[in-house]
Amino acid sequence: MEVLIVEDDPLHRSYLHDAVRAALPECDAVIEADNGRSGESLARQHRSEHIVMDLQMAERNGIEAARTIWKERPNTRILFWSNYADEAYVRGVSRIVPEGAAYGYVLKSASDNKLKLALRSIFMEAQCVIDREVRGMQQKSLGTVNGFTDVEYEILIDIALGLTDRTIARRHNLSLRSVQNRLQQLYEKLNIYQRMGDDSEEGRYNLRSRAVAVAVLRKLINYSALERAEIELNEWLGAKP
Amino acid sequence: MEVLIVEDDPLHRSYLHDAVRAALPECDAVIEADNGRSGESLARQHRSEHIVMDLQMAERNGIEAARTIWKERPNTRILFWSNYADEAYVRGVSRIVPEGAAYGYVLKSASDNKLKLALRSIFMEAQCVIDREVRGMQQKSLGTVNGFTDVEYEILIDIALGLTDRTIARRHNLSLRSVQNRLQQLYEKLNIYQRMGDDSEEGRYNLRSRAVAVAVLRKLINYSALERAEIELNEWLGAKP
DNA sequence: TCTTGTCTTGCGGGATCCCGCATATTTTGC
DNA sequence: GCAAAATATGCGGGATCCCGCAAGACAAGA
Repeated sequence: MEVLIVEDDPLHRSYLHDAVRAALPECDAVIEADNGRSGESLARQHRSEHIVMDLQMAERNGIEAARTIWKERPNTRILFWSNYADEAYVRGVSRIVPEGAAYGYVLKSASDNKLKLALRSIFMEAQCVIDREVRGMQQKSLGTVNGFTDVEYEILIDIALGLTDRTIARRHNLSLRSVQNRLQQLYEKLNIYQRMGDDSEEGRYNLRSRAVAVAVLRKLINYSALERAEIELNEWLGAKP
Repeated sequence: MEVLIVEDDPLHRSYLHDAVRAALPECDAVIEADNGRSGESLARQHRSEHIVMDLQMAERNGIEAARTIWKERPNTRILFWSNYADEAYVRGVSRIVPEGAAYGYVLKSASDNKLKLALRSIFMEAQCVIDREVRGMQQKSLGTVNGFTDVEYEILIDIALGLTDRTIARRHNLSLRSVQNRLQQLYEKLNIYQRMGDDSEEGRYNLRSRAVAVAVLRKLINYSALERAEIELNEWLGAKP
């Protein structure tokens, strides 16, 4: 059995290495990559079936790397090991995990033991392991209570990219008015309609920009989500005509 | 001599500890804090004069912590040790460093040697040490060529927060038209005016939102910058009437 | 002093955005 | 299969945004 580690911080990488060695005596070889790109090519080269991957890396982030790896070999088992449980990351991961694949999401702040347990569960038992806090995130985001529909999230991304209503409409094959409906819906959920100082009459925000701002502050959007969205936008722009 | 380490990642914290011990034999005591808030109180309590500080921490980020520490004792020497050289961070730091204070900015990807050299230079010689890449960032941002004026950066933050033109005008005591002038200026510098697909007629972005998007993608804005800006906005809102 | 350049302000107009109201169309639940 | 609920669409209008044009304010420099 062979494990591939993709992590750009040397300290964390060697820590992971030790943890893998300790948790998986049946593991013969540990390979390391220090960014997403080399992670992809090492995975392809070794036909890796067990990967531990950091999410935020400078060169090429973990979600992108995981996506191409899973596209080639959907049975690969990947444990994501990340600093944060931003909704943007959680959504990004759960959007790309293939049907029935075993994967995990563990925070770096978790204890040694938790990490080792997760390693065994995923790689040996093919069982999904999602950190408590991340799980909470998922439920909150996918649950209907305070969460956001895929549709709402989609349009949030679109305005975050700076698209006009008309462009969004064409991108999703909708009418202009429908786009604006969804926007209203989004503003409502993000609670944008509050006045700034509740004092005088004047005090509204620019709804569109404000929505993006609070989405960022609530970590519904982060840099890597925007980066991916921008790439997808460009693909669509290229394929349209 | 006593050194205070403020860093929320245990691995990095112990690495820093070792580095300080090795680089500064004249250091009797090393204190550690694992987030900005406790960092502040420890600094106050010990009247720390030598601090190594991470920038992105979950509880309370390094810039905020440094600001309050410097407000109380402007002669404190602080070495910022960060993963990234985002322009948002660099600007954030250089906005709060007091006149004549010795400080440093070293990337976590730097070599052991660089870190130790920086520690000695700042703490022993009271000399500023800025990482090459960060320095490059500074020049690019402060230089007139491709860089952004404080005025332009200011209005960028304002629209990123979701303010309306009118509110921005009142916040900076400007006329509506002047605000819009500055916006045009900003759009120009961010190169927003390109069409999306250069094919057909239709293809403009929503300039305002797009500006924020490319600013994020270019790392002129990041989460922590927006967070600080939001706090300042609320202070202004509270103090206005 | 006069010029030149930068910054500010006002006016006006076209484009876009936000949204209430009314009407299809689709989905959901029973 | 049908009613209820959500979703999509069209129309119209008020508010905001984007910006060209032009006139004043102010500082730097020849």
